Amino acid sequence: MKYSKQRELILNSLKENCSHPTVEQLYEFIHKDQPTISLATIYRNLNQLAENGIVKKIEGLDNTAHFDHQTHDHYHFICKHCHQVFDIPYDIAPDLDQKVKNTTGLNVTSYDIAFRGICKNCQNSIN
Amino acid sequence: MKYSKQRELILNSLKENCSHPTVEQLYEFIHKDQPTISLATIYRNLNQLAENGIVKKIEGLDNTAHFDHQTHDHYHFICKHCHQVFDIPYDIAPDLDQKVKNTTGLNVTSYDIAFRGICKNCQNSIN
DNA sequence: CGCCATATTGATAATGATTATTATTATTGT
DNA sequence: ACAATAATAATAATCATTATCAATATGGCG
Repeated sequence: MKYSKQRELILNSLKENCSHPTVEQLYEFIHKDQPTISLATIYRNLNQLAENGIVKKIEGLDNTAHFDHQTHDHYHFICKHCHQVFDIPYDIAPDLDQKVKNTTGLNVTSYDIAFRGICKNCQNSIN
Repeated sequence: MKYSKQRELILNSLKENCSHPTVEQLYEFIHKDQPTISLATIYRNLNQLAENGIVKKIEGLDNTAHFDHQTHDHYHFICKHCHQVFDIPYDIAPDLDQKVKNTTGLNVTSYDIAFRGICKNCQNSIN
């Protein structure tokens, strides 16, 4: 993996945006400072960073991929109203890969939990 | 919801295909007997059936939706090699919505777990 | 039964997210 | 500084899904 200032910028921007942004959101954010950056570059680099375990790609929350600069095990909650993503601690359901192995014999290499609901802010503002 | 023979056919076909088919797979299957059926009809009806709780829509396994004629709580494992989907019993991680509520205060209305790995058949055949 | 309101269909255009293509530019090792 | 290779910007292409709409089917009611 050769250095590029675009990749560095993308990674730093993701670290600043702790809100699990989508590619489009990250593009909007970066585009303000770097108007020449291409959307394809964001896609390419985020996928590359995810493949190398430097960031985490979160799929299955809604119909678009979100990215997370935190790589430690944890789960996610997405608000069906504002689409904001919240972290859910790993220890509410630890070692599920091992439990699946024990009960079914299947070897789990990765897994994700997508929790859905209405977040506290939206719950208040909807009333 | 008004009756239609297409919807009945789609639901019956899903019940016969216990393999968590995608829309495309179900279309191929039905198209053999009913060559005039439209792909849009399959999409429309599966979504409608899912909204009414008659079938279950599984998202987040890969980049396409799968459908399940079983509506009771359970999780899924998708093989990264053959893309077949397997059921994982609910009791390996029960009441996660309640646990999330207790630890974070968030109200979970639905959640899914996507387990990924290589299934036993593929594990053998790859060697 | 026949009529009407309305739901559904089939065909296809449109959309949205993502990936592929390609000529050009940047990075790295020697 | 040069050559090999990776990365970029711009954009076309792809894939899954949804929207549109004229034609057809369903179900209730007189």
